[in-house]
Amino acid sequence: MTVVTARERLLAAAVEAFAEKGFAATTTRDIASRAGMSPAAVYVHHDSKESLLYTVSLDGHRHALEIIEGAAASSDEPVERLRAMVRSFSRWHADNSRVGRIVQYEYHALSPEHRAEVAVLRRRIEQTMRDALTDGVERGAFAIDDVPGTAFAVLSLGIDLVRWFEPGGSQSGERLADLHAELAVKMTRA
Amino acid sequence: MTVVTARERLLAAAVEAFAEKGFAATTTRDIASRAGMSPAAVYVHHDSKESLLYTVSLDGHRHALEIIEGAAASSDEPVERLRAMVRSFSRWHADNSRVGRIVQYEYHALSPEHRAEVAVLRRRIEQTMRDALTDGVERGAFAIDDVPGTAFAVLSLGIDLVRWFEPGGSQSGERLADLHAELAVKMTRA
DNA sequence: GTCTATAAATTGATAGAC
DNA sequence: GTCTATCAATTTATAGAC
Repeated sequence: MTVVTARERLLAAAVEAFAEKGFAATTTRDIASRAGMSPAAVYVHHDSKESLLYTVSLDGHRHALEIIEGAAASSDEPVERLRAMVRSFSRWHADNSRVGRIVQYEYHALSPEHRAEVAVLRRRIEQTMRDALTDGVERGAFAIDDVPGTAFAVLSLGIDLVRWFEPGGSQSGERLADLHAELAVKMTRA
Repeated sequence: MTVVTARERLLAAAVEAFAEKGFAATTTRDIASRAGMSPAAVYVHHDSKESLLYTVSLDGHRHALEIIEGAAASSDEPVERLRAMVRSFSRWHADNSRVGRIVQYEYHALSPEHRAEVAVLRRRIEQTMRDALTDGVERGAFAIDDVPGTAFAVLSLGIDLVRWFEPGGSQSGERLADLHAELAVKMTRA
């Protein structure tokens, strides 16, 4: 049996509220009531509203990085590797679109220190994609003029989906991720 | 000579503030001070903070739609037409990245009535892209399995750029738009 | 159409009892 | 670790003089 602690309920409530209304428009009262506790109880677990955001954002960034690095290591063949990277990155954003929205859109709401910490993970995600593209070009599998620009473009497919994707909606995250993977291959193929 | 009215200064200040901090985190005092007027003077021109957002957002949506419809009408040849549509759509987002950020990220902050009004323009943008792709498929110029998904994907390139693009930064909006246009052609080519 | 002053409500966070 | 009660600051918006 799974024990859901108050701390976990609080984080889940924060994800729900931040994803729905955005960080600035969310009140600590709103989060507390979604978690079924009083406004004051929030501060037993977190020093501030920003600390809640930081926890959600850092965890989300770590997962996204883990997903894309895992896919990068899954194959040594450039086309297959790119397919896996884009598919899993887009799939993660579809399956976790609320956390994804917080990761992508509430980055600026982090404190300068927390933003700097998270920025390291973001750069690693981008670098992982650039490395995969560069390797594919060197091995003749890809024809790419602008590697950094193309890396941003293929990541954009997954990132931008959190803007409109509804979990449990008519669109399947799996099919969307497969589409993005094929589009990325077409964008880069020699 | 160009006469800059207080009303225009106010709108420019709102664009600056909303793009920088987001709608919810922007105070009417901040907008007023950027426009060089007192907090009370804002309400001479707009009933509410949301009314300022609505004005900026509606105008931005109208421009984006105008841009993509203009490009759609610029050529009858599917590949050339798609190239023009993606190039001008991405270029508009790069050249107007602050308004673009408000258009794309503050949609949820509009009142239900204003959101419904703007939604019509958003659907027309998406439909314009789907129509261009469908026509290209029918005429044998494109090979596309999922037209709606691919339409979203090519539009995503321009939309997601507002998340990180800095006007006056090292990246040229023109080159970025050219890249996106070429990537879109590769994504769809038969 | 601009100002100063302020109302009315809401906010993030804390105090102190249990 | 949770609550009730509340502080102190800030917010959107308005009143009324000029």
